[in-house]
Amino acid sequence: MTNVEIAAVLAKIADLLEILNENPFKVRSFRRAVETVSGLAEEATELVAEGRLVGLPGIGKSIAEVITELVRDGRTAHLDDLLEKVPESLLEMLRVPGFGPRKASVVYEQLGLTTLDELEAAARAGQLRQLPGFGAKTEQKILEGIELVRAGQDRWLLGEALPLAEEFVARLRAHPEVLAAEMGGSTRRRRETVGDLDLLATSNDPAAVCAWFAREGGLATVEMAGDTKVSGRTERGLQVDLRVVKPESFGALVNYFTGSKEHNIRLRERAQRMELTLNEYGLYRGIAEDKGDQVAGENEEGIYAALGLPLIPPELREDRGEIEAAEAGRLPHLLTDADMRCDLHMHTNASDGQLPLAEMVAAAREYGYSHIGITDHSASLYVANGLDRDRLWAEIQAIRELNAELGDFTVLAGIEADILSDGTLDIPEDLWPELDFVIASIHQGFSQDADRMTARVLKAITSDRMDVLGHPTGRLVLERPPYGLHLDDVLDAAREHDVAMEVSSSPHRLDLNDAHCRLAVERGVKLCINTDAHGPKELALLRYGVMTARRGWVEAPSVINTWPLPKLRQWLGQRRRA
DNA sequence: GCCGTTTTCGGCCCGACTGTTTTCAGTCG
Repeated sequence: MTNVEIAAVLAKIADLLEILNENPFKVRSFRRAVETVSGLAEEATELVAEGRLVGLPGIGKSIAEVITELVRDGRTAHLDDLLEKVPESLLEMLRVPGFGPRKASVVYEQLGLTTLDELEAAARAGQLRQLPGFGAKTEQKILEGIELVRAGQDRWLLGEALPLAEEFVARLRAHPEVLAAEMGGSTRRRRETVGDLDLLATSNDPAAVCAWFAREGGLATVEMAGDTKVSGRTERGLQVDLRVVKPESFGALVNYFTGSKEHNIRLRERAQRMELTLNEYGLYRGIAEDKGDQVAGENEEGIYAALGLPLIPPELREDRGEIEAAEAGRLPHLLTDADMRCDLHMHTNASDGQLPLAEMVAAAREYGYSHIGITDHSASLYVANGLDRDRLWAEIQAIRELNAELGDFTVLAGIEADILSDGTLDIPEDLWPELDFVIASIHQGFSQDADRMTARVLKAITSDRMDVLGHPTGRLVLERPPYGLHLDDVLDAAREHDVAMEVSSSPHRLDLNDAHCRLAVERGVKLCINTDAHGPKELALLRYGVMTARRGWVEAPSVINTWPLPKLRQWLGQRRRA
């Protein structure tokens, strides 16, 4: 059973416990475990085998037993018992905004409703308004909510949401009454998908800013426009919430809305132990009703400082050990965009790219790199017009000629070689010494089982003819799960043979993902962050790979793109001299 | 169910909004 499947079961248990009105702290425990398992880079199967489950954040004896059962039998008695009391189909109702576990419990107990369809029918028939705690308005909101669920637009790619958020923030900052503006939520934490945009601003006249934003802030529809809050949707239906507060609370607001929720809870618990209270308006002396003077709140640094912590970068705020690290002064010095000296994976129209070599190189040069790598597809990828031996040799020579003209900019001659079904690399033997580097990727035979897929990749790595494993897990965000691969084994081999793992920066890929980046670096494996650009516009996407690596606690030295060219050449040369 | 710089038992974050309500439960972030 995969970690994703285990996390789904734990989430299901949490939902069912909530519907059954169980102890809320028990529910919270399961939710915490969902986060922990989702963030695991290692397979839970391995942790179970080695007895390392207990002790992970939020995983005690009971939940460890549930996970062990799942790994061993593919099912758990805990879930089975709950499903005897509540039908599973009831859970789909929880996706309806404003419709939570208590209401689900009521419609099930009193009307016997078990599915979204039945809920919709009952709402249309006016049957819900007679239930306790329900009214005509609730009924109407439920119908609207079901519509949204059916439309299916609840998660957006970071690559779609972030540019929109940046535009909104820029527009806010340009307004004369706005003193400062920032984005919050999972967009600011750079999660790979986001549900909505949170925009935060400060002004001495919040009402004026809200009124202006509702009118001409760029929303297609406005659902609510108050003196401190505006919410609506963009043309494509993405939910946007703006909140505006006075300056003394801005840092607290940004901190609060940046989350994650679990990180916030940890901060508030910490505040409480220090006899302070943290809320979205500030950090105050005293606790609960006795809270007094504001200690901090104008900016985030001040809040963290008052809690005895350095500022924690938003990308790390997931309660994955960042508070402990901050406390111990061991926060990572995260990789930045400015550290990136090159992009080592891009295509020209020799294979399936848009531009000829010289134009693609010119486009990449605009990004201020000192060097880049050109990596067209290898011969076996017919659909992408992969290069056969003669065309590859021609490209290598063209790159050499180009370098002679370029002066202080260098183009490395690479290839994106297919890892064939039997694990051999699709590279003409006599041209391997002529290539500066090799990215090897899987493009076909996705359906092989995990053992075969792993054996295939291990054979490629141990051939010592490749430098980087391209988009290692093959997943597409929101579209396609990763192919089965025992990543632990792959990482071990990669360290031994000094092969880097690619972080493919396309918002559709982000492969490796954040948790895998963290595991790879912890295992001593190097990363290579690339765009895999097929045209000039995609060259701009490198920052998404950097964001993913930052979420994986990655520091610049682990990323070969940050090395000066001589160091990179030396590393690549070791394999070739061996 | 988890967890420990007062704890192996007794705590467990904080506030706003909404709708249904004459004082509050449910939902959300």
